[in-house]
Amino acid sequence: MGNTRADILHAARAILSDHSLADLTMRRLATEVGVRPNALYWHFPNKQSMLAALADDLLADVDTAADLSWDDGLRATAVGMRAALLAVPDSAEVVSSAWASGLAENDLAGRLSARALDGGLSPAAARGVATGICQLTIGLTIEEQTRSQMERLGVIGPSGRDFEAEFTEALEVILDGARAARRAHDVGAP
Amino acid sequence: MGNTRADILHAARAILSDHSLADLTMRRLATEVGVRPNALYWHFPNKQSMLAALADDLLADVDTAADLSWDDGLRATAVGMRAALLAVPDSAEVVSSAWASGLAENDLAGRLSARALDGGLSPAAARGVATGICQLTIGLTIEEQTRSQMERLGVIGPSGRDFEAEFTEALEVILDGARAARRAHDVGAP
DNA sequence: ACCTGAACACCGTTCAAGT
DNA sequence: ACCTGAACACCGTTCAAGT
Repeated sequence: MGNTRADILHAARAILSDHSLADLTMRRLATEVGVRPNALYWHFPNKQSMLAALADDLLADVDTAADLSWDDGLRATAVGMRAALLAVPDSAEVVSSAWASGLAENDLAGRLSARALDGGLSPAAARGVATGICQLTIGLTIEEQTRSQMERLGVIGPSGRDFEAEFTEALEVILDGARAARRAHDVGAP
Repeated sequence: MGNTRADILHAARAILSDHSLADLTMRRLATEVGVRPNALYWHFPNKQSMLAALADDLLADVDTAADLSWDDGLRATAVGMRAALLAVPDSAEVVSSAWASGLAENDLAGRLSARALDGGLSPAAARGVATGICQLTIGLTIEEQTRSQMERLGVIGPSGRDFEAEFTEALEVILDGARAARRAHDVGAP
């Protein structure tokens, strides 16, 4: 009795950390919180909303590194986002569906886009970089976390893939593209 | 009696087309095929494998446009992949989890990477472009299809986002980056 | 080779009611 | 404001058995 949204989200994060997304059911979450399943529906209208709140929670501490140059700032944000996701198993999947549902509040893509705009990119290119970075980070981390979950369960062997390298390589291609777009947009400007 | 894998996959695709991924349950799929749920487990070891086979099916006709220049070929492949996904509701989500599970056979990322390598990029850059293109296409299409599914159900209003523009903008940034990486790699070569 | 019957151990969600 | 009891309408999967 007397649970808050934050208590529930904390328990949800613990289930991901100690088990997996498959184990993050409303029934199990309720048990963990010490309540009956239906009690959760006083705090959240449905599971999807709970997951969206969790997604915001998971990315709450990712900042856009305003102290760096625009391109280093973009890179640092991407790296920070990836680190935040890797810290909690299956969190990338949670963020992906939260963003897709439109229920998430933390608009990292928007903030990345604003940062790129500040750096001198055209609005179109700025949005393009932000989109590319977000989709890359989430998508690749989903793959990595799904694999390690399956390895942990012994259902599949190690993939031999170097996700860190794949991430860095793709990120640098996007940043190269961003710089090229800036040069094209900047002709004649200071 | 006498159903083949292809019959089942065809029925699965029809469920996506006419309803949604939420409706694509093994029980419903069985009903559609005219069989009891457990009969499906003669054809597939589990639901995940069935979805992986469906994912391969959905992307079977995407080719890497070998008649075009390397960068136009990459663009055409990405556009073709997106078109194939948009043709079937929720298919991007299916492909995403199939790729993450490692059960998919169609290695589009590998083929894109080979194409970029042929075009004169370094192995690292080639893999980076392929990764960026695949994650962008899948991730953004997941968002688009999830939204349109939610709009169809009336649970959410139109987002006002222009996914086509977001896709093109991000894709061009990646291709700009690929060309920049090629120039850097090509110094002194023909 | 391909399917059924029957069961196991679960889900998310709703609604009226309690305190 | 926050929770319980009881129920509804589902899931994926397994196993022995049928033809």
